Amino acid sequence: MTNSTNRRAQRREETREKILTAAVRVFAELGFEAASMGSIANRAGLKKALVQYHFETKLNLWQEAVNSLWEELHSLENRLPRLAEVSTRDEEREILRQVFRAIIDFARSHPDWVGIMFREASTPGPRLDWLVENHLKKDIEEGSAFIALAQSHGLLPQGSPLHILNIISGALTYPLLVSPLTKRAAGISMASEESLDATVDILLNMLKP
Amino acid sequence: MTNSTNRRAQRREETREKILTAAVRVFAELGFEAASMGSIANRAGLKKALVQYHFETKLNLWQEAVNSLWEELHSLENRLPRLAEVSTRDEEREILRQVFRAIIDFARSHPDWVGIMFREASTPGPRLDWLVENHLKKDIEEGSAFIALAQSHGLLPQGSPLHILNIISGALTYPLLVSPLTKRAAGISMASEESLDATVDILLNMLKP
DNA sequence: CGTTTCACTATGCGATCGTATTGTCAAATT
DNA sequence: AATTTGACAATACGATCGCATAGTGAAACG
Repeated sequence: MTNSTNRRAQRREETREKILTAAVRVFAELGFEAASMGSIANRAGLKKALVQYHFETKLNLWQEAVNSLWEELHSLENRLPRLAEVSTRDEEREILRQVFRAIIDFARSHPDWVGIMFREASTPGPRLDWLVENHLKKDIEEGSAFIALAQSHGLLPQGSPLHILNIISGALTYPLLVSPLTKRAAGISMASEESLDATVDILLNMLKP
Repeated sequence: MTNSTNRRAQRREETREKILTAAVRVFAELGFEAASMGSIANRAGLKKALVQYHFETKLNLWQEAVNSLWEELHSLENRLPRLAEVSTRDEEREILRQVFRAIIDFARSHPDWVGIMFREASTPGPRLDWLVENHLKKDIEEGSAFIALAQSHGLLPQGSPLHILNIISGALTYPLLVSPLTKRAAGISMASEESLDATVDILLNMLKP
């Protein structure tokens, strides 16, 4: 592979990434059906035909965009504090706080992930099937395992880990999801540092000590 | 007004309601942009032009559909157990359980409301502005007031009622929102009676006694 | 009974959708 | 230097979008 071979390949990769970045944003904001190839091309500052050249169909573009998004984020669990390495109850509670912070920080710094995730998760169909098979199944399994571990440490009550995962995800993610509403109705920005702190604090205070 | 005058008015009202019912469903499932006048007409078993005849524009149809939905549901608070009339701590905790059940039952039996609500609440724009001004502002105020009341009874921790409202709404609503995902990934139906019970139980068990 | 009203249909407009085809021109290969 | 490759653009296809206009026919009215 000469230097010149790379020149074209590099340019190709650059535009592909431009398109994928724009696609992730638009899909997250509008959902699959409402997002259009043209709007994605405009967002990337490119021509519609070029998008179709690099990613043949809209569905394929969506899949590749989702793949690149998951690849970029890798996995939330990797950043989770290690629950197994603590012992005393006080330390465990501090770990729980850090876990909540990690989840909520993740949701705030990756609104595209939240957008695509919850839009597809709430509508049955082939895209959800694909998403589950290729990404979410593993994520859910890891999340459930983490919950089970926290349960074994007495940090969370008994019950299906999947249910608890949903409850905690909802308690921490939903406020960010509807933050445009909160902003409009009460003038409060849920993505602000104070609001994030407040949300974690409140949730911790609600839990048994 | 004779009997015959009513015949036409009644038929008019019948088709209008058919259209509104279909519109609520389609808007909730697909969101505003992805929903089309044609698909709504098809869902109602009518012609597209007839939809346009009764509700001139798509935006107007959406607004009237939302109005009819809110009108049908009236208000969640009306069905909430009266928190102010209890005294002992045990009774209060039972009230809290009933409140949670009321919220989660509401979300389950009105998926259209949840769908429209969370789709619009997560995207800034003129429709969210309209929704806030005409319905959600009042709903949020009533919900916050209820949280504040629960706080004064020592049932919920201190902190912004709005934050707590979001946390509780998320914890109870999110599991139903992503139930298609849970169904696909784990084969569990979150809308089942057992799952609802489990969700409420877990959330209550997580709270301080 | 003749006339008016009105719920509803047929048809078509321009715009945009996803997709396909063909052309262009610089870079890479031989 | 001649030739092939490939990133990208121009253009067009049929379908569907929201919306507008001109009817049609039965119910309501005088």
